[in-house]
Amino acid sequence: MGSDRATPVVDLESVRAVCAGCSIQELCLPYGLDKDDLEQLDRIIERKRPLAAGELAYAEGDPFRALFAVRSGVLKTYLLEAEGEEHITGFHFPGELVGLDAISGGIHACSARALDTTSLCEIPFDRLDDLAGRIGGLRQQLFRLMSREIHQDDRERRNQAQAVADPRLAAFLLDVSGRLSKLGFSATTFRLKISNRDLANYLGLAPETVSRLFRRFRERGLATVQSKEVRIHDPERLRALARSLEE
Amino acid sequence: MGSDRATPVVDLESVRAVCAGCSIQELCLPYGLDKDDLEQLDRIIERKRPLAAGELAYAEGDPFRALFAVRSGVLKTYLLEAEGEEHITGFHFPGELVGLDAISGGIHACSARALDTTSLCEIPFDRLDDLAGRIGGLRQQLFRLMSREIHQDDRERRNQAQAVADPRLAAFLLDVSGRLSKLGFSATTFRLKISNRDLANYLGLAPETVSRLFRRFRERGLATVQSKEVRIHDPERLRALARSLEE
DNA sequence: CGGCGACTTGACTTTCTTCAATGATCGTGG
DNA sequence: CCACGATCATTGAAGAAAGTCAAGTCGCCG
Repeated sequence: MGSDRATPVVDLESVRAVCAGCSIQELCLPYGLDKDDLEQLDRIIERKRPLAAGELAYAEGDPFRALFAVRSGVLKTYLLEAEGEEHITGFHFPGELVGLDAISGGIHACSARALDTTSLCEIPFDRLDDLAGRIGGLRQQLFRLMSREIHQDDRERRNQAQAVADPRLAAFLLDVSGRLSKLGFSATTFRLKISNRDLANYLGLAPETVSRLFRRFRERGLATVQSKEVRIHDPERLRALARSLEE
Repeated sequence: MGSDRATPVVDLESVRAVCAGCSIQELCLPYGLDKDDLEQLDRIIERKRPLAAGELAYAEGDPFRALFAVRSGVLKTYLLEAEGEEHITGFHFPGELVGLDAISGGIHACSARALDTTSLCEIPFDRLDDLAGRIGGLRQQLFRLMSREIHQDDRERRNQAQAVADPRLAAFLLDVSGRLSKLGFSATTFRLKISNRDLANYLGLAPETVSRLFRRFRERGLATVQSKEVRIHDPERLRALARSLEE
């Protein structure tokens, strides 16, 4: 697994990519901006070459200079424990902003690594802040995105606080399903490039437990998860399970 | 336990309270503002009569109009489950902003209840947003506070993901200790107006387990917790325990 | 094709939960 | 001010659940 940083090499093709043509602009920073404002935002955004699976977007401790928007792919963010263990704090899909946790401290509070080929938009924060002062719509969207992050963290905490493991995994699958369907993907069949180990880490379970849970889900006809391919067969019962309303 | 909402009655005495004279302004929104800007912020802030223990600051589903800064006391925020159960998402001490999770949805995503006599500053969000457009320092501090919230949520998730219970409780005590000492209180002896049940709820444990953990902490000379009075005797070993470095 | 890592499966141990009963605390109303 | 009721905290015993350890299987990349 490569530990090398994303190099600032610019892909000439993608330089011309603009928010206006981006399929996820409605879920991202540009939401609600008119043409002029969008152009101003566009000008400060740097689009790098895609990261390969395993590459770092940034590392814990790096000076904070920019936020990153996921354009395609998946990212995991994680804290490093005393013994060098990772502790995964989240998985991030297109339209999501990462690096928000670094604003307050001035250095990145976690590391971000691509789990798949992943394209990012880099948004220098000082310039974004400046724009946010002048463009009310942008400022408000930034507030909304940060607020959404806080709200989702709270909801995820609720799931994690469940003592029993089934609802946690069920809630996770539904969460991902919902996020992906907002992007236009199928809510019932998708590819999840997250290893069993990473998933277990994120959910606070042993990898063996996650494996056993997937088997139970399959036996009960709730969902099939085989080699990263997820098929949700019974969203309703899965939802019930996520709320601990089912045995 | 009163379920009534905080009435908008204004305490004449506290109307004249201003950020400039507030002991926690360095931890709150005013941080870094000069006199003029501070005055502008001051003018939009409404200081209500203190909430009694058990009173609601706002309820899940209420339309979002304002953020609240805790000036004194403690607040708990919680989500309501399907069966009417609370799920506590956080405890909030002076200098902390609550309601941030409501910006994105336009309605409060959780409820906030006072656990003790609690004074709040109410900050109408549309006016705050307006000011944030004109005062760079205010905007940046708001970004910082939201960022800190996101970062702390991530760190709390790390604790919760611990399968074993001791480190979770140890981490919680240290977290509170740190937050209170920043306010000028003792880091080793403090009053924690949080019920055993609420604490267990927050940590995702059974109340009985929390009780047993406190007994073990006492037997091992780590900390004493009796009727809301917390005494941390051995911060170092508690820290080691929080990182699972101690048996 | 070989080897390495990730996933699966089983047996056993540890830990927390649950259930139940007792004891302490707090607020209230007499 | 005290007595009562209710809620909350503590403790014990039994059961359920996930963790750990270990071995075997699968799949992927070199």
